[in-house]
Amino acid sequence: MSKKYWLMKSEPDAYSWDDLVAEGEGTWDGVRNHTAKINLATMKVGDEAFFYHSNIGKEIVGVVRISKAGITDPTDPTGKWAAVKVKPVKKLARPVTLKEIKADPALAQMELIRQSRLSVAPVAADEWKHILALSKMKQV
DNA sequence: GCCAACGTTGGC
DNA sequence: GCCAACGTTGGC
Repeated sequence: MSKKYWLMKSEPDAYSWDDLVAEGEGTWDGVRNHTAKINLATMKVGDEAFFYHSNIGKEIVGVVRISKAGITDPTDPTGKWAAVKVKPVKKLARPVTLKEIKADPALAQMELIRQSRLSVAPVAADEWKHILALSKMKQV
């Protein structure tokens, strides 16, 4: 199966890109939403995801790689919720903001836009490439 | 099983 | 700080 792309949200107050880099590897846990859980459970080792800062910044700051998939959320006593482990791959040359994504017709169908409250969302391959390209361009 | 009330998340 | 969107809960 080919590699899939995702977008994972975190409030930088709680867990930021810099926190993940400092740790080297982080467990993506605490998700208590069924749609997000299904997405987490679908992830495979080697899949890549954008790290998005919600609330503060509202921008994609970096790329992470799934280093361990299909684990049970260690913070969940019932064992029903899913989690994955991620490792930082690279920080974007510059963050791509929500504002830019919304302003770009090629990204208007992103799950991030369509369902803004979903904390773990799929990203289409062409959307992924488009955002990486944006991050290499000067902000307009 | 339906639906209104309520709580939470996240953008503005 | 406010409000919209959406998920969950609880009464019937």
